[in-house]
Amino acid sequence: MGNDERKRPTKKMKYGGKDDQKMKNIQNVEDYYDDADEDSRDGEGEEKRRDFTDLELKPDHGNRPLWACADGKIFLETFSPLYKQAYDFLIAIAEPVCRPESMHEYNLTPHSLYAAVSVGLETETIISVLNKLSKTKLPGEIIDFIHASTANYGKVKLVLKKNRYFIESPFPEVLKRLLSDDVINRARFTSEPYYGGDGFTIGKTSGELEAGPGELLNEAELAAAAEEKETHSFEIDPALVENVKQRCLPNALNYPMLEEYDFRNDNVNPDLDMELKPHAQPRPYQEKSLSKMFGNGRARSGIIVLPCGAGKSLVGVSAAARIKKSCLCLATNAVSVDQWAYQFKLWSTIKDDQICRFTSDSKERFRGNAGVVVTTYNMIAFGGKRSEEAEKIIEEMRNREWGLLLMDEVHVVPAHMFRKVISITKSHCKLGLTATLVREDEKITDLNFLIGPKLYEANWLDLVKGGFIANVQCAEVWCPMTKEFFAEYLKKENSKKKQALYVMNPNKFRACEFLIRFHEQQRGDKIIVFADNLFALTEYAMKLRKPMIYGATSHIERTKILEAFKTSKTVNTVFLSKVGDNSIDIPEANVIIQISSHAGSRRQEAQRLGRILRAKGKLEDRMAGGKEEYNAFFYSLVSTDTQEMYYSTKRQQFLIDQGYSFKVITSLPPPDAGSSLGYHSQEEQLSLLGKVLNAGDDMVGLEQLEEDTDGKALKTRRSMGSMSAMSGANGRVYMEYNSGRQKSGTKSRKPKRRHPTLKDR
DNA sequence: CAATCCGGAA
DNA sequence: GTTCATCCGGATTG
Repeated sequence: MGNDERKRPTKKMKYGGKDDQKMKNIQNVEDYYDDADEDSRDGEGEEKRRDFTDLELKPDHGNRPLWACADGKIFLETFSPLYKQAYDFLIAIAEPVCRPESMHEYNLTPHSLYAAVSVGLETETIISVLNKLSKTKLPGEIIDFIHASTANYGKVKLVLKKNRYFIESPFPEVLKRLLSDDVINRARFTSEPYYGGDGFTIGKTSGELEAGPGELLNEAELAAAAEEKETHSFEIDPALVENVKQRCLPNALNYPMLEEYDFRNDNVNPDLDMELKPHAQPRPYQEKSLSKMFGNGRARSGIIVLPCGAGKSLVGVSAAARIKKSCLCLATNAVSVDQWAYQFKLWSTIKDDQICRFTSDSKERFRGNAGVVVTTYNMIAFGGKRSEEAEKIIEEMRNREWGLLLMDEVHVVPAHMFRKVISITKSHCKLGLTATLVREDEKITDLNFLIGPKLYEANWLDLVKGGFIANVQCAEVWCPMTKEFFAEYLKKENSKKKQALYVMNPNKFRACEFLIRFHEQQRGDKIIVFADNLFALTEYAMKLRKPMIYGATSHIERTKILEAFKTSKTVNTVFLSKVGDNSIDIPEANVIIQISSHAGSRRQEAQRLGRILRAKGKLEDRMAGGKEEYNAFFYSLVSTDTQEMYYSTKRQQFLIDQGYSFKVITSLPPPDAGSSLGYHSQEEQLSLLGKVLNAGDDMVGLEQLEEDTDGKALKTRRSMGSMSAMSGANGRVYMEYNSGRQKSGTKSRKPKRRHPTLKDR
């Protein structure tokens, strides 16, 4: 058997299909290895690490579920009886790379091992369990790597006491080594009085609590834990905490700091009276997330990854209810703030006057010493001038020690925003929640030191099998370009104009109309159509006479449309722009049609899929007749032979990695449905083409539009008006862009709202 | 006073 | 580098 043959399984997983993205991942991961193992950089090293001939296959390898390669790659057979245990273990020690149905691929990295150690696993446990599960004897390289990556872990802690930050360790020599680093030395507060010969403050701290995940601690153990141990510490500048943490990471000094909050022994911060209500029964994976966080009786900082619709808020509220100290909950927008406040009241016994919202139009304050504040990232990080009221509240928040900082949608917030938020607020424990821990800019590793390691990540397909989230059929619909559109597409240089052409491809429109009709009429489904491109959004929505929501749609109107979508039998489709990607909650929807999207954004794709993951019906209902049925549908409409094909492959990668497969549909609409759909005649198509080409050109400003008395502009207005009447949404669909407030004669005044197709000059 | 709009920010 | 969506605070209505 030649070399090529032997490495085939690896190559297949690694390079199969989606080359670019995969290569990128590999590149990043191997950057870590470069630190640990310089000579592995060249091609020959790579070949060696992929050569498995020396690995000794165990006699009972059939009963063991995984392969571990010398380069840190691990492959897991999902059909093994040991799958569940192996999955829980691997997710704790390694990064999942790709999780299709029968075989998962994972990577061991310094970060993932850091996460493993911080949830309480020890080096030797990691090695021995890995060895037990492995079909072969573990390669020496892996063992060395695990040793090297974990040797220094857990020796240094970051502790917050009375609004001051301390670096703490039982080993004074470790602190000395840290201080020999410039960054850390500069962060040290030297005003602090010196104690002892080494200049460190010596104090007492309670010992470690030893308890496995999920085990309850009894009184005896608590007493044992109270036994005091000597620690050494020095204080650092709160403003430089983040730099220090980063300096300690595996790719630098390699003494990653653990952040744990011994909340049971915190007598300084006042307790908050809140319990989970009896009906708040966490599901197994929610329980598991929490046990990773509270495994040793303290609260660990980190990130929990659960798909949308899987019940992240119960995890967040449960965490707050266990810590029972003041909690600051951050969300991305005002709607989420309301939802979180509602979730806290829904799942916990917290009193109404202990929970408050802090936004521009709601400045509540809690009574007593402790409470929960729900607000937006923006509100905390806001740099501009604040109202007097807001200033007071912010000042209060700055001075408070928060037991828990709960951060929703942790992936969407820019890293610099986190820095600001984290430096403004002092919290003992930070919990980040997210559905999609990917970012195209790959800055996601920043979260590792800004918040903490990933504590748990659920496998989407497992949740589907458990009936906790919907079973989604994903399909990519290939729409051939019409001759005329394609000819123009080839002519254009400008990628914006190219985009306009492939998004407005009449065949795509027809496929979209067909799908809407099919799902509305044949299955009685509720449909969301996503279009990133506002021109396409308005054109499609108007032509199909469906309500739409985009940025300029007022709050009132959004609520109206969504309410109609939820309750009315006649409104079954709604068009959404990017507004729909995050946090708009539409549990009723179970079909998504994408007509345009942000080039190559895996996160957007996953986020959109997430909109329809809320499980519809119980597992038993879905399994009726012995075979599992799809109860949700995700269509991505793509114009063939255009750039869109390339982007869509890229976009799907995240979902593919989660184990979803995309079916390709090539003949929509079916020929017999053809004539009843829009843009059937060539004449109509050409008129659309004209419109698209026109729209790309310099567009008229609204003022011109208002004063124009001829033709086109006014026609647009009229059609918008009539559209409103037909929307069925019981109200206007489009924001009126001029309600007649414009002062007569003041031509210089800007219009209040513009039609989205009208660009600013 | 509440509802809504606008500018600036990031 | 651009576009879109969002937020806050303050101004402007009725």
